[in-house]
Amino acid sequence: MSQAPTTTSDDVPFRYTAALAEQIELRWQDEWERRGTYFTPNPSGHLTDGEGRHADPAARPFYVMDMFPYPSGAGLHVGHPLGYIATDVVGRYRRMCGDNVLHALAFDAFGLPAEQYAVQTGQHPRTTTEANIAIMQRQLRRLGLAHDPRRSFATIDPDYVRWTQWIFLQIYGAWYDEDAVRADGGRGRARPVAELAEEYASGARPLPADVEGVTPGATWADLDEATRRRVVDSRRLAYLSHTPVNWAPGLGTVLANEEVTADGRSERGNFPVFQRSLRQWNMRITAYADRLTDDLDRIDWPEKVKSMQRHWIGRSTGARVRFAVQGGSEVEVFTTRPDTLFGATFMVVAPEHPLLDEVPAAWPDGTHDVWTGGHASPADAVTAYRAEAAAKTAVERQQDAGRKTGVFTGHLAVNPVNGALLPVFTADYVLMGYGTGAIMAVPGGDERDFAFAQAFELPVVHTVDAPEGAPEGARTGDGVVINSANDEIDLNGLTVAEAKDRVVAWLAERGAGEKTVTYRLRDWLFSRQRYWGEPFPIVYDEDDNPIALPESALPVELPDVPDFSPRTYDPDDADSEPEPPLGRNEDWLYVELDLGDGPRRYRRDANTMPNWAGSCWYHLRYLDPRAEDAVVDPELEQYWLGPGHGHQDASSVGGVDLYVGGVEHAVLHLLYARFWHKVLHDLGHVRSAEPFHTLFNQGYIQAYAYTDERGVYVPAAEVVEDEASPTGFSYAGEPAHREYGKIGKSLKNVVSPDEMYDAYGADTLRVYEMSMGPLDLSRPWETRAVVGAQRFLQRLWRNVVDEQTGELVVSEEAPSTETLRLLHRTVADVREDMEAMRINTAIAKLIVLNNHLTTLERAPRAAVEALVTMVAPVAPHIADELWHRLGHERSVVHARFPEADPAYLVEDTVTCVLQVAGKVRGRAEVSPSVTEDELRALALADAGVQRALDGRDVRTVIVRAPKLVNVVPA
RNA sequence: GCCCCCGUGGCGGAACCGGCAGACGCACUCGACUCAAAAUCGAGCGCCGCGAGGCGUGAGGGUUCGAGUCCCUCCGGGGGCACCA
Repeated sequence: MSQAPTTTSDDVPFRYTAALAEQIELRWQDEWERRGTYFTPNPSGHLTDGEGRHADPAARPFYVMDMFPYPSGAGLHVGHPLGYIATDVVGRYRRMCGDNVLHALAFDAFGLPAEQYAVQTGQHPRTTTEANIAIMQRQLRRLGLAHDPRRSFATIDPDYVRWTQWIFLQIYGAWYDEDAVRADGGRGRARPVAELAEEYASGARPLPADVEGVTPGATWADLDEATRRRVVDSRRLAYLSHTPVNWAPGLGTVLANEEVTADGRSERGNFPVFQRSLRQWNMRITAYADRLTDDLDRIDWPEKVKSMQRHWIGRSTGARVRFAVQGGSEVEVFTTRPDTLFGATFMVVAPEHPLLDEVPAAWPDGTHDVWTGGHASPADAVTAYRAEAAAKTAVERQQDAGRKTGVFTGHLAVNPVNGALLPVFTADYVLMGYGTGAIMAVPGGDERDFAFAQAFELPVVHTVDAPEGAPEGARTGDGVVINSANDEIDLNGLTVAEAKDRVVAWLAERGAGEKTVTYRLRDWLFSRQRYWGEPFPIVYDEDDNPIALPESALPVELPDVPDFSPRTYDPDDADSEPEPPLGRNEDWLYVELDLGDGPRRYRRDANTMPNWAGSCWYHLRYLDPRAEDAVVDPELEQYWLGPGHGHQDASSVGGVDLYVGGVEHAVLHLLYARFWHKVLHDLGHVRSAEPFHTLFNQGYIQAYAYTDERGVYVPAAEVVEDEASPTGFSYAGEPAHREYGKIGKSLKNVVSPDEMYDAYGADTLRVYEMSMGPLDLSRPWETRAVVGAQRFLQRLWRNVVDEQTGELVVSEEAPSTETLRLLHRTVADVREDMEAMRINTAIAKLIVLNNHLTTLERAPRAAVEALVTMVAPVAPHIADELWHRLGHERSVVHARFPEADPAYLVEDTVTCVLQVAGKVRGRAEVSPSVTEDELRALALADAGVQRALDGRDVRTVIVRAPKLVNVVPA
């Protein structure tokens, strides 16, 4: 292994230069591959370690995972590997602490960019995607990541797609039983739909009333085949429905709510999005709203991500209240403030609300002119307003937020608490998609209602007391209830919370309302009109009924089509229709199958699944990417993910021990994956209740970019600091303006890892990226600072190897007490830092130790070996090389991380700080066991203390032995 | 508008429980080595001051023997949500 380097610095053949680093790194990468060094053994099955053994029962499993990459054609920049290096360091550290570490990297390879790239180049997306994966794998291999190569896969692999489709069928084949008791004692879980049909058939469960063809009092036996099917289909967790969906004509596809930005545009491509009613696949994620919220308390995630998920799910506790409408109908509202019911002075329904399908023929008495919008009849006014609202794009709605428009509908509703007649308006500030699409408006208690009341000259009644001189507007805070009493109920004098309970109880008694919970979360729109995604394992019969394909028909593979791109339209053409590319291959689209009742012709579903599908369950696939018998082997799942596995305590929900990735997936991937995992949990496929137990959001590496006078980006690498330039920087002699932000080709500030490998080597890049700052912080890339990391490794190298001869220079003598003290202090501190993922400060302490060894004539072997093992997680190549040169046969990967000897952690003297009035005036070397009295005397006798006291009396002396004394003058 | 996070040398950052502010690295300055340069090694490096010393963690106030750390107000930066009843 230790042949002479071929490339050397002029006169120092064994100096740790970029050339030598490269040689060492490539050699060890090959060696690791040859030996299967990073093969992670499972407790059973075909995956063993590099020496053919199953997992050591004494080793605790530790599962570390990265958010897997999307293999784009652009290649990596130095910002990309940050998280991968961090997980690698943690994984290597845990391995050296004796854990069985699972760490691998797959590829998230379906999706729009690959499809668009394929369209541009005229190549099949599979061809371009696989080529990109190969490039990325090469770039990542050069980093020396300790991944088990046997566990890599891509979401586009047919045997992965097969299981993605299988999971879809599980979800399709399940319904949510709100009453079923779970293992954890809670209520509600998914069950197979076959059991639902049995319960309907036996009469154990009443038939739903909201399905077409189910008449009141009907039994299962009364229903025809088509109705039975509709009943069951209406309860599935994956279901087809005609619902308003987000249609982006410019993209040619529909999108999930999570993929639409707040201003009503597509997250990808920034195209306008329109609401269209289309028949699409949906996933009943709303059934899990409560559990998705509650279980956030049981996982170790950044509070920021938890709060984003909580907010996205938007659980809100309040009441439903029913108002009779004159003319016989009824309108139900949702409110979080039932205590303000006496302050309701009008009502508002969304423009899409069914109450508006019929309106009174003429304006009732008492109609204000401003309410009618100048229309002659309610029908005219409502029709006009509905049309106006429907034509509004989401962007316009967004811009109009705050400005209140609306029109009176002619309807009058009766306030159940006081019989007051309330005019019913329609206005687009009330959304059909939330609550019941109707509100009771309380301008005295709600700012939006107040603004509407101002615009439409409606009365304001306050129901919460306010101090003298309080403004006229809505009182949204807590307070004492006023103006709220009728013959049967008196809320006056109560707090808001008390009044809520009281009025809800009263409403419930009279059947006019009840306490309820509502959510902001909507079901997940799950079909896309794209080519490059998983096809649905669904066919349709001649009546257009969906039929699940049997497992034996999986995977349903993508057909070749003449053109991969979805049909796109003018981005503003709201009336266009989605047209999926898969529909272009009729040979594939129509298929003859025998699904139990003889060969018949079926039509396949031409949609594909969204990009998120593959990332919902890849954490299960790493356990055994070749598993064929089950989505995941239960034994492996319990071992790597199960509740109470490895480092987790027995009451844990289970899940990946450390999941690292950017915060941008806070409500997309991370919510969807939790949902799928919970369905699989309910159906008995996994014991863990959550996929990711601990989540860590790494920051981003950013960079400076520079523009010239015209605002055009200039190559950042060629910009120099220049005092003569008014901006402080110049490019080609001209002033350059500096900005700070993303790394990107268009910004001309990309630094690729390959450049760093060439100039410094992978270990230096790793040390630099890990030492730049705390992992969760974004920080600027600075190429000129990388040399600091290289100097550290060079000094480490020189402490072991003679630069001229290549011979070992370590001393075989025992280290001095001073060295041992520093060594053990360093070991203790580095362990603590590593456990807390403070890799930056761990490196700082390793540098201190290394610098100390540098000052010695010869570094003692015992200290050097400990240092090399501690450096190994961060700089694995140089560590293995030095370890080998120090005479070890097995890789340092298998060495144990050093443990601190407590005997060397106690100092025999401590520096005690002597303060006067909190300011340091002196220091004293004292024994750690010094008494308070001794310290007090010592401090008062100190010259610096006396000088600072300047003759003043001493009021008191605070002693914190042995570190600090504070003398407080009078 | 609401919610959350963050403001420390020229720069990235450290200070974990309220107890020596500025670990470690970059840049910079000086010195050694060298014909010279690079590399390397050594010393210095918050600000003001010749000095003793004074002042310093966005600003102001508070709590405390003692505050970068806790509390209040404000300023600045970043992020999330945004007519969600």
